Amino acid sequence: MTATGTRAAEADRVFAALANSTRREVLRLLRDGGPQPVQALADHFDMRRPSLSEHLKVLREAGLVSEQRNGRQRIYRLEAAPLADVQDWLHPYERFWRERLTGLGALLDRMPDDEPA
Amino acid sequence: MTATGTRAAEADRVFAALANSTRREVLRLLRDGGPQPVQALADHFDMRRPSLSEHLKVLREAGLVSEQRNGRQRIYRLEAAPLADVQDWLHPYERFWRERLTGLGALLDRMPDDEPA
DNA sequence: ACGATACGTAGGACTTTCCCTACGCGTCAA
DNA sequence: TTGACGCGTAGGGAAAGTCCTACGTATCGT
Repeated sequence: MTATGTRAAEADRVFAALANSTRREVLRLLRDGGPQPVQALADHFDMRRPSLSEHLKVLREAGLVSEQRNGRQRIYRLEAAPLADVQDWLHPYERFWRERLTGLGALLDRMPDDEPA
Repeated sequence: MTATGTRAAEADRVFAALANSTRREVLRLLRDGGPQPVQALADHFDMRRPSLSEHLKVLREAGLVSEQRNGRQRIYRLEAAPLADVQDWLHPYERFWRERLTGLGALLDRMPDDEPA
């Protein structure tokens, strides 16, 4: 847990940060290319650099990247901990797509006999 | 893949749908309580029913729930396929939190010697 | 056929997101 | 010290998100 806000608010931030293809692409670049300064990242996008800076801020506040200052550069690094949290969040849903694959769960799912009032 | 839009736009919709605690709670209710009509879901929230209807629309357009009409009710059901897609999206990042746990990857990660220009 | 029930949609108010241009601050090279 | 470089922030405008209160539509019981 970080210092900021409730658990739900933090999940909000992480999912919202991921809900943008530019930001997901930044994560991929950091994953495949290692830690990089802003300019190197910005080269991949058809967007002004200040706009990318704002995307980086969103990623920072979600805990998905960290920055390390190096002279006049800021080296951004992928921080995967929130992604591990996402995976944990997914676990209770796993059986739903596993069942679906076997076909049995899908059938049972179509015939619910334990609905709430 | 659904019929609508590009791959990235679809990921946008799924992550954006998940970036709201009300909608995540709806998914949890459908997961733990099985398919349910709108009113049963709405009882759990401090929110007017039309607002919840809009949340359900967001979930529907992300493919995370489906509806089945039953008389004047609409039974909502969890659809986990987009969540399986999320898990697939996460896979290439897994090594980052596994490495972190061993400590070795973390150290190597702090000493990047293959940075791009 | 009538009213009640279950739900969606329309339209409005407010907030947030996402892009831009302009500018400020620290760092490096000469 | 001066100018260029690397980057963040301020402020603005268009669009989208999130809640609300009406209201419309289909279905059920009587």
